[in-house]
Amino acid sequence: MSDSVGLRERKKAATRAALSAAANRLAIEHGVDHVTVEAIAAAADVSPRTFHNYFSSREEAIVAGVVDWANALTDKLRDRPADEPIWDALLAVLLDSVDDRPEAKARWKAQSEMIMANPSVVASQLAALDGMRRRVAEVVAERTGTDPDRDLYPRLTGGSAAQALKAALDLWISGKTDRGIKELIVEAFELLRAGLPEPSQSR
Amino acid sequence: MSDSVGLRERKKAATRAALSAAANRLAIEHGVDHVTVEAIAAAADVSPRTFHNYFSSREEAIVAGVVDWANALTDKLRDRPADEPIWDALLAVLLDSVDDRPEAKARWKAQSEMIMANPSVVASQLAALDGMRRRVAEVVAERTGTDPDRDLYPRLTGGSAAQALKAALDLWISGKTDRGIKELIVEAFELLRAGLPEPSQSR
DNA sequence: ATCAAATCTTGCAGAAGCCGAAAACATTCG
DNA sequence: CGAATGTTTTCGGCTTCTGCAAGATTTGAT
Repeated sequence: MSDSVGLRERKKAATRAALSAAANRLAIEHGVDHVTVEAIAAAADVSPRTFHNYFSSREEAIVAGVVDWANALTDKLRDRPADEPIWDALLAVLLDSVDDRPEAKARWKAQSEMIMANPSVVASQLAALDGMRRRVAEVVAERTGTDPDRDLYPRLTGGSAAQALKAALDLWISGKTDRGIKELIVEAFELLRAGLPEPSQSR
Repeated sequence: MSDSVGLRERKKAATRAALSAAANRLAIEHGVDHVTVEAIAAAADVSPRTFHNYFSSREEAIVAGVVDWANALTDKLRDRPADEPIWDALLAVLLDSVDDRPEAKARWKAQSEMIMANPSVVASQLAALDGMRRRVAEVVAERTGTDPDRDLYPRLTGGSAAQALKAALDLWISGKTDRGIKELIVEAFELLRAGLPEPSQSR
């Protein structure tokens, strides 16, 4: 049936989604500094106090979409065949998760500009990326038989993959390249897997 | 003479240092949530309003020491001989900058626990690390003849080096290993330079 | 040494964030 | 239905952060 998860849970999820969507949209439209919790709550039709039952800060609500995206990504990573080489699995999941259409690029760009304009939102976005790093490290540890608490390998693999994604996205969004996002991610992964060799300075 | 940099500048630097030291110390002693701007300002003998002339948030003051440390690190990187391979320069600077004595470890540990207990301070610390990443990327670009705005290479190298430092420090502080911090950093760099090969699962 | 300009500190006032407690409301399940 | 449980709201209070203007300090020129 449709209510395998009960009305209550569905309403909570809906409220949370409405709040984060409103926060993100209003921040992009008017700038982070001109959006109050009161306005976000009003847009989602709840009281300001309810906003703080879901998110402990404005920043958290604004980047909630990114967090959800990253969580979905690690879930997909868990679904990959266990015998697939870890880097292949990581690359496949990333390529599958990014949207390379021009509209998506425009959305990312608008969101990115909004985020960059406010240091505390930048910090929250980095926290979201670090959450992804940690979750990826856990999956990497599971799949490679390493220990996320005692080995450097899963930590570094998660961290490097996160940095690869960030580097590729930042460059793509900046408009300083003609290459597509998927192409950039592939290149970033190739660089990592090659051990980031120093380019020969032909000067 | 001693006043090659004017009384005014020296006083400002002293006030800034006193504020960040007080913020850090009080946060470790009483927990971030129990330290008010008022208390920090009182400990540094200035008014609360003056605190906000130096730092735009409590978190910023608490992690200011880390930011300064990271800035010193990139300055040292610039001082390395230009023909030294970039990874050698990075490793040398990191090993030179970390303090591996037991007292230092205890300090790092106390500070780390304080930071972890508060999400917004965690976010600020990650922002500091990202600042280091960006600065390292700039130096890497200078030294390798690449473009920090158009090439993935410096972005990834800076990001990976930052993650290597973070992974090594986190593991060291966690107490889950007997190895020293310098040893861990060396190992992290070796893993990166080898392209993070998947460990063979001998299970 | 004195004065004027530049800079820094401070107090004040106000907008907004954040959180605890308790009342009001909604849903679940017996 | 009705009790138990979970969610939203109202309210009060404290803290953060910022703009502004007045007062204090430093600087550099005369």
